Amino acid sequence: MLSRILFYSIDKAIKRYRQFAQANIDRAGFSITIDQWLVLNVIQEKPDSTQMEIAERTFKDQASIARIIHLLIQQKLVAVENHPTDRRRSQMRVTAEGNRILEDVMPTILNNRAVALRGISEEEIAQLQYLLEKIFTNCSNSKSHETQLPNQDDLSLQMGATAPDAANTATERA
Amino acid sequence: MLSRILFYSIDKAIKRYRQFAQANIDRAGFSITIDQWLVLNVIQEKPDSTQMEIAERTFKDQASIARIIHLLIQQKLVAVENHPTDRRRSQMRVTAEGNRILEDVMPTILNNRAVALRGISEEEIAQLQYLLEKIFTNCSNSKSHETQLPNQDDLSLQMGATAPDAANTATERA
DNA sequence: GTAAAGTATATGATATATCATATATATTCG
DNA sequence: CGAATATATATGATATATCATATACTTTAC
Repeated sequence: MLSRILFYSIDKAIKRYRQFAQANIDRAGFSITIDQWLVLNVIQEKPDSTQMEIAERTFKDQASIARIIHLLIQQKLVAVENHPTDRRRSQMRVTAEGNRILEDVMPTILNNRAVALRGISEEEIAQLQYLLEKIFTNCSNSKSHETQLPNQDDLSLQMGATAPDAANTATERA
Repeated sequence: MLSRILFYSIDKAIKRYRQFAQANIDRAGFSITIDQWLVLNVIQEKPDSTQMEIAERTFKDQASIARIIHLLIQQKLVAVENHPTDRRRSQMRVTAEGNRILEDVMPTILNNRAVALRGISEEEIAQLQYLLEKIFTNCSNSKSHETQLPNQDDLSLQMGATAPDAANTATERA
């Protein structure tokens, strides 16, 4: 059963949370997506960020950021001018309208998080984050494989799976 | 900082896992997405599922399932005939090719999961799932709000947050 | 200073997510 | 039976994710 597989549980939880959070934002009368709000937030904090920097901070990719920024500009939540030192870029600025929506939506966001985490202790949250970080690390700098470590179950704990890069067990196909 | 907010940690971990898992599938020479593989799997298990049932099992929605099935049919991993009892539906069947790819990809999938979870104990996985399930429940059957429960922190544990539906604190806007 | 390399952004193509709705068919109920 | 209701699927519209690549500009190396 899929629900026994951790990654489906993760997927399921984050999907439900996003659905829940977006629905509450919609219901409160805001016409902004969570992702747009998130990017707007980063622009407010560091208006001189490059798209790559925003992408890294938000765990998105540059192409998505480009399109989200485009929408934010359309909605007049962000304004652009010439960048003073780099003509490839634009100098971004959150508009008054943008600042207003950031401020107005914040209580809903905070409330969403609080409701979603109800009954979960600080320690449990820390534990969750620790484990999620470990999964992240395990999936980084690795190409999977090493089908079975020769009997050293938990040794890679601090190493983030930077083990050798043996060939995959799966049959090759086009 | 975003990394301190649990939901970004969840998002980050699952995104990285998906990226990692898909890259390994690609690298092994398969031309199928994880989502397609997942749906194909469900069809194999229960070929008579409706799209809604598949959606529920995979935590996707019916429209996505419809489009994924369309692609699976295009790729000839699934074949359809008339449904014997319900003319709104089609009788699906995983083709030989479909069965082959399911079988061939499985080792890669299992390996992906194993690598991603390296250094994480059974107990920790269970704990993770328990907490994710709690988040899921908290976000279900609830419209957020109840900005602060009047001092009964963990009482809603078994209830899935079905508390009264007070007005949101955020200012109303179009 | 110029060529090469690197960086920033935009965009096409495709896959998925989501919502709303259209269409067809089934089921229920008077 | 026939109308109302429910269900199954498809699809349009939009947002996001991802990869690849094009374009413009900057920096580096010579």
